[in-house]
Amino acid sequence: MTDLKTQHLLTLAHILSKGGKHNFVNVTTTSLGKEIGKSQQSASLHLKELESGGFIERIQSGRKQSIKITHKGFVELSTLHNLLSKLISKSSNSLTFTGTITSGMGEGAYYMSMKGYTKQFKSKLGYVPYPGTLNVQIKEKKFSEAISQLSNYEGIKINPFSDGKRTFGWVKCFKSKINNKVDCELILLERTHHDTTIVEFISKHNIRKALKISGKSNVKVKISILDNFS
Amino acid sequence: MTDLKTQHLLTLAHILSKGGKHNFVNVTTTSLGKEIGKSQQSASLHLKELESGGFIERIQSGRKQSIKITHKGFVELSTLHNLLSKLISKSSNSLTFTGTITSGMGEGAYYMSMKGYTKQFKSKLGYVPYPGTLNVQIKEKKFSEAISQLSNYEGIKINPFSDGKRTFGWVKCFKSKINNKVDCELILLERTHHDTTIVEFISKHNIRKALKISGKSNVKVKISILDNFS
DNA sequence: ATTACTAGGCCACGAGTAA
DNA sequence: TTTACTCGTGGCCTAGTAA
Repeated sequence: MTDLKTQHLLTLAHILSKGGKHNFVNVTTTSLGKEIGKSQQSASLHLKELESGGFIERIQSGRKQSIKITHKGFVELSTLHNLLSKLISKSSNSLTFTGTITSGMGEGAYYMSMKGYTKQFKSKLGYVPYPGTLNVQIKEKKFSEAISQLSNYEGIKINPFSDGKRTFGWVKCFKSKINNKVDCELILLERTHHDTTIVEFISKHNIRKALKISGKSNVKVKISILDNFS
Repeated sequence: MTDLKTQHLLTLAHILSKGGKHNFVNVTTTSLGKEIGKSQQSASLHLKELESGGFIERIQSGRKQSIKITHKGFVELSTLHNLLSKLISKSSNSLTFTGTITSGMGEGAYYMSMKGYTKQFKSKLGYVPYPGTLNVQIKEKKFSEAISQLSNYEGIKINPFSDGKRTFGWVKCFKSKINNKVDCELILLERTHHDTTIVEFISKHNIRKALKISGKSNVKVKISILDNFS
């Protein structure tokens, strides 16, 4: 038996969507072609090859035809579906990298202590952060590149607010763990989400103290990322 | 932005299986080619096109490269997964057809009263069938063709047995409803699963009486089919 | 070892058209 | 109207090869 060609995949899926799992459905090659974004001729060929491959069954009477997916054809779609299910559910939802703690104060440190933010931290993270942020410098390009893609994910969103004079941008928080020991949140600021060679963390505790380190130590960070398709 | 070409689908899925959702992973075009069943050159081209389409991100240092799926690339796979999920879960699991009740006794009628079968009917269907079977003749080819594919599904399996002299084949039962009114089971017999222009039903009740019909009446039958991938 | 260029074969596709 | 043939173009693929 021949294998299902990938170009026939959409066609087969479309027949299923027409209800052709157990019953014969009427499909014209013209309409099918339009629906799969191909020509009538291609649709005709697809059906012919799907039939000879044993993925569909056809009944032709005159110039009309009825089509039904075979068990084999359905199993083929199911197999692909199961493959994707496993890949998507089992793919790690964390990003791990190494970096060095930098001594300089983070840009966000001052802002993160503002009441407009701390109120939200308390309700959304469950704590008011220890004053000041921990900065970690990323040396390897592959890590900073990976982090720059974090902005595509929602994380825990802290909303912008205004103090009457100016507005302060949103903050996205990503649950993290440093050295497998200290819980904290990586923060992405609306203002400065361009440079990702330095990342900033907030925590309930003084992270340096909790880690029992000082100066420019290397740390390993694991970030949890949840998909909530923005 | 360009669309994901279907021939790149497997390649993208494979990168995800390597763990490239959030972290950069090392992949050589040679190994990737082997794994997707294509040449090294094709793998190289796939990566190039996936990159220019914005589905993956690459970091090349010298002759080595690291790859990561972008958010866009992951969404693409998720979208396909969701499409298949909907199709598979929402596709009707029933087969509906029309036919005519035939007066002749079914082939299976005698056998279905044997204790080796009735014991199993009692435990697996919850009842001992009314003696005799109802035969329905299928006139339209598309219906008989559809029914012939039923044998690919498991249904409720009644095991073969022996009375010491000979063995009696398995029977597959499919939960059915006639005229939207009477519950019964379509039976497929191991001996005679070739001719599908006449199908046979068993029921707890006398189906003719329950339907209040006699002679050669037309009936509408709905068969429920469960997938339990044999 | 690696990536990726070029050349050429093959196949998928669509236009035209027959039945 | 329908399906599906033939044929020409374009694109996917592999072999060979450069870097």
